[in-house]
Amino acid sequence: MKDSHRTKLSRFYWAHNRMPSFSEMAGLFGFASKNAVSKVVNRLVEEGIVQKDKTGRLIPGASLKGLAIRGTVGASFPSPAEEELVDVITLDEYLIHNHEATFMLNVSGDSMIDAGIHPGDIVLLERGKTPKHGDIVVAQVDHAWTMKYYEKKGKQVRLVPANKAYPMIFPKEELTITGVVVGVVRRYV
Amino acid sequence: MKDSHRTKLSRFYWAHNRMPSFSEMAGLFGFASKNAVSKVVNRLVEEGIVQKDKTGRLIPGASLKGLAIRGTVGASFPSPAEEELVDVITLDEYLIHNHEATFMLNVSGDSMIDAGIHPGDIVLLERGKTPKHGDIVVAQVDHAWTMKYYEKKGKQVRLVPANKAYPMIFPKEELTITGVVVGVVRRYV
DNA sequence: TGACAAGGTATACGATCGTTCACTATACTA
DNA sequence: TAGTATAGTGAACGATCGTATACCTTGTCA
Repeated sequence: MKDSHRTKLSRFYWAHNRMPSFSEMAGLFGFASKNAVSKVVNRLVEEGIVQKDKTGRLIPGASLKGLAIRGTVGASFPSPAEEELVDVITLDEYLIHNHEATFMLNVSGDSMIDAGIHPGDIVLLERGKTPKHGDIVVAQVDHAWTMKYYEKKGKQVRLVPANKAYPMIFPKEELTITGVVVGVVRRYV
Repeated sequence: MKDSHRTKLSRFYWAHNRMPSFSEMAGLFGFASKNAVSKVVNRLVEEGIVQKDKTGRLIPGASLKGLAIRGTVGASFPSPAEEELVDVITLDEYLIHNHEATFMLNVSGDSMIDAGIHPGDIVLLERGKTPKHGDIVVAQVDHAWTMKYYEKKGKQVRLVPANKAYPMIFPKEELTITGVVVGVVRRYV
């Protein structure tokens, strides 16, 4: 009941990719008057659930558009099974730094399996980023894409798989880096 | 130049979590008249970059709010290094099915490392989902959280780690399932 | 019992919304 | 060179926006 307004707002936001107008909220909440909505919204703003632009428009608060991190699991020391609210983040904010330069690739081989990148995963690549030693990159080798560790000692560059069954690559001439892997996501059906 | 309007819209959308009004777009695009904006928007709607609600409001098209999947990497057979556009998805849509019941936990141990879940990863949990045989779950054991495979043979339930260094768990009495792991995300700095 | 706060309705308000029409300037084409 | 799209300006339009005011219930508490 207390969460009801909040929940309805959340559902609307994710269904429509925008915040509802006051009239729409009246319908959502079951009010006949926009004034009732106005009072509810004021309370929600105070609670931080929604915010107002500098232009006065309604935008979702962090807890509406993000997901809560509620603790840590799997620590070798027994982590207290208490749900503290550590942070609220958006998957996009967390994984993507440069929207225009980022895209994704399906992963089908097991050449990076020792790095925890499995077949069926999706990797996020950022184009135009210069790789650092130890980064995972997708490079174009012999007209095909390969995902490897990018290692650089002095001027020597090599591409190292995270699976001993695959060979290293010492690029002879130019090396076309398609992108630097900035994230991995995996979905369990 | 051709992408300019699109890019500016994308930046605005991600910065403000809403679409700009026509007046704001006039400012964004450098127009003095809203009519110029109107013509541009009509074109963008035809191109599918933005859409209009049934209420006439502007919402981002798939390519604005989502990320493109541009192929497959790491196939054992050489996958052609051509960027086809396979799909456009949102990380939220891809990973989250039930917004209200989903939350995240940091991963700190290596007990699931053979399943490709590493320390530093973030797992997405869905609360209230009944686990199937083979699912990864977070359960409450001795006042601490553990992440394990959930295996069920007949009526026998056991929790199996994906790391031989850790023991199995055969819950004696009741087993408190905090949530079923529905996704994993990892960020490379 | 009376006072008062909380929560809702109804209505009116100026501001802004997106659309439209008439017009101008530029550039391309026959 | 004349003709015609293309792209933009400027002003006006009704509709909807979010806000504000006045009023009407309730339930609570002294």
